[in-house]
Amino acid sequence: MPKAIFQTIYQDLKIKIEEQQYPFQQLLPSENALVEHYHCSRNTIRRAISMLAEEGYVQSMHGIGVRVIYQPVRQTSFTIGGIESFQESACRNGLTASTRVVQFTELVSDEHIAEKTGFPIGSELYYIQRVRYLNGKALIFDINMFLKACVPGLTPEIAAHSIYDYIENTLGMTIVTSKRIMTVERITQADEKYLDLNDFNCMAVVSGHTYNADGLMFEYTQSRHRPDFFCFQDTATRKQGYPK
Amino acid sequence: MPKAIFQTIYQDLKIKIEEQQYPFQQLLPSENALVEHYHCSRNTIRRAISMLAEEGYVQSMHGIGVRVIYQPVRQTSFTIGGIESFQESACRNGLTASTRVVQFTELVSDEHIAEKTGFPIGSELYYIQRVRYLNGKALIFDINMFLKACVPGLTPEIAAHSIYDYIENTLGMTIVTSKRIMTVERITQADEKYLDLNDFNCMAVVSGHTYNADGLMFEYTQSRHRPDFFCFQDTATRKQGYPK
DNA sequence: GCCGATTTGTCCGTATGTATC
DNA sequence: CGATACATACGGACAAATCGG
Repeated sequence: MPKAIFQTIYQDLKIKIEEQQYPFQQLLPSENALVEHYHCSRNTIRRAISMLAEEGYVQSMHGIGVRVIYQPVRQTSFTIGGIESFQESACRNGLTASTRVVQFTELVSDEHIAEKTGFPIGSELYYIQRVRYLNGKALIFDINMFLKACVPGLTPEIAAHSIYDYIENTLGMTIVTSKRIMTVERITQADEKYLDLNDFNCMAVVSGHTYNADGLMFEYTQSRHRPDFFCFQDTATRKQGYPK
Repeated sequence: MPKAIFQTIYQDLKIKIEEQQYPFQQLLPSENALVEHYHCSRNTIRRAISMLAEEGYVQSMHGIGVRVIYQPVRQTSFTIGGIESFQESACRNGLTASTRVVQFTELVSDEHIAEKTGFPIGSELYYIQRVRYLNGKALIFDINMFLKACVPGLTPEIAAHSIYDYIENTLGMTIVTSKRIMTVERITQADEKYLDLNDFNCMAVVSGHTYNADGLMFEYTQSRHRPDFFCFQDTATRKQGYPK
């Protein structure tokens, strides 16, 4: 699949910023200069730049130029960013990962589950519990619920490998939007049973609702991390249009 | 200040979605229909829609339409979203807020501080510690460092009210980008001293670097929350351009 | 303080491609 | 196949902010 022009430019600029060909605090070449360089329209350049701005790589300044504000981050623990699978995260963090499936059942959503997950009452679901190992230590406890109708043929073997890989590459379904909530919760019996804990009495918990390309919420996930191996990154930009 | 057209349309659509004039799972009117309704170009409509998509309000589907995936969230604890001040957050969460300044000093960045905050060694800084009360309970401990050159004339009185208000409305400086990292850390002596704690032995910690309109990092913040009153929201969209 | 050059911000109209039905 | 709807891209116009002379 040939990539779109704005994607190519975006990734090219991104790499140049990460390699510090455009160093921290410097200005990018002007939009018109980039138009000449990439032989495209100004809108296309602006689209690539706005993507970089959203990720906290650059910041546009009216009448001045576009300043690089990217600085490499030292990764000390398991860092979470955009939508990615456990395998992808582990790889990006330079860790060896493995997974053990401790429960794999089917159930039907009742009132209690519907309240918690957002699945309509009566939905048929896969219910999966998995322990995630990083460099040999049991650090993360994952609870997943999938709409059975959306992820047919799921097996414990697939769950042990990568469900996202199965969804995207075997089923051909596209994952688009994920709404997540980060909280800190008390340790549960399951945490104690399955994880290598220390003396923390709480866990970092990421709960998420995932939507596919049809706009259907097909997954609810709760990911429970040991606190000292958890890090969640975010870049926010101040919205325009707050008229005083 | 007159708002831009795309801002007006964005907010109009946003309100209609929140009021469920465009209900969950329904399609928005087609882009061409919206063009007629708002009397503007398709580009402008698309810009407004893409902003809504970033916030997890809608999801575009090629050849089909734009589906509403917004659902109101029940706010159970102190929820953090985009860039906003403590006052703004408290107001949005429907809580009465107050602040006590427990330390207000000046210091010069040394190697240790520079490593932790990213301020260059030798920078003159304001160092502020504040306790945040929500509905009368001491729940959040904030540590701020500001570049003195960027925020001249800061006083404990201002710190007790709203530093962001001072920065934006008195100094006229614009806050643009904020890079944040969420972790869970052990309780410190300061936490025990100043906060109403329960038996948790850890805190939810949000560390952030804030950039102004000149692309200058002028603030480092560490905000320590009691775990049971903390909630961090995020919406992620799967990036295009992962060619297999 | 003014003017002009540069740079980013907003908006439009149009054309073409691709996916769905 | 055609109609509809979103996706990408171009080129142009004007506004607004900045900076140097």
